[in-house]
Amino acid sequence: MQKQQLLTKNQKIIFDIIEKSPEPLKAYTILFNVQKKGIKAPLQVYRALDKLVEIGKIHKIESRNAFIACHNSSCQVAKATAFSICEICEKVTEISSAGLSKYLANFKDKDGMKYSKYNLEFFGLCKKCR
Amino acid sequence: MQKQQLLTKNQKIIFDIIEKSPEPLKAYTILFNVQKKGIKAPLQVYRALDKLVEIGKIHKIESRNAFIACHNSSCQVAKATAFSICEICEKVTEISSAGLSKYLANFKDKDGMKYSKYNLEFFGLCKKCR
DNA sequence: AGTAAATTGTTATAATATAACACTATGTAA
DNA sequence: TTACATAGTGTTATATTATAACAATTTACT
Repeated sequence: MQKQQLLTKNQKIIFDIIEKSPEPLKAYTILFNVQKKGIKAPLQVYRALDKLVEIGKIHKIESRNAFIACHNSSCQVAKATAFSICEICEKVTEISSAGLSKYLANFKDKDGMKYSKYNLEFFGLCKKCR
Repeated sequence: MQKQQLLTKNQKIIFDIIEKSPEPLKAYTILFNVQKKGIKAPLQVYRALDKLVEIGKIHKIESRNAFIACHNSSCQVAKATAFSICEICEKVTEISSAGLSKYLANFKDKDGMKYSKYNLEFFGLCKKCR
């Protein structure tokens, strides 16, 4: 929880709005929402996003170009991420399954190669949408 | 192999260039490379790409906004995809592991929910790059 | 031939993301 | 406390990725 203190002004503003959002936010949605706080340009947003992703406070949902706060306390760095995405309502949930992360962290390809990092996105219908 | 016959002119042009490429191609790279064949506008490329993804002839590498031909004969539909990506040379390889696909196809989240579709991207360094 | 569905061609524009440069703040080490 | 390195900021411009809208054409099927 010390990490929060290390955020700079812009990073904190961007992180706060993402953390409060029930759904992943897109960069320009964030921009529009923080213009009243003095953040005027896309780059200011993207730079904060890059940093936040780097330190694992948020994750990028690649298939949606959107950002979500990390809800997995064990995930300090954006190294191993898994999400479920509802194809109707677009609800995104971070999956934290010890079994899954163990399986993937230990996965070796045909050449016996192991990977340090992965991102997994599951698609389907959430409870409400089926 | 019948599927190839079903491709339309544009789809075939786009697919051919992707299939021949040793690396994933971006939409505008494709566009520049097919302009001599009469494809002039981004939409012509994106429409073909959409269709090719839909029928599973190609896959989109979400983290790279690039497209690669499917090299997995069993994967007729773009439902279950896994790739390894080298963070230095950007080499992308489609992973076909029966174990992995079985594990993911059967994965259930905390609510017992199963997912019909997934995309997994592993990151690391390829043999040549380490 | 008639018709529905898919595909195409085209122009314009939206949405996502980075380059480049000058400046400011912060930490740290002499 | 000055010097220096590193990271962050503000700004303008631009690059990259992707879709809207509409008319015309092709295709498969009856």
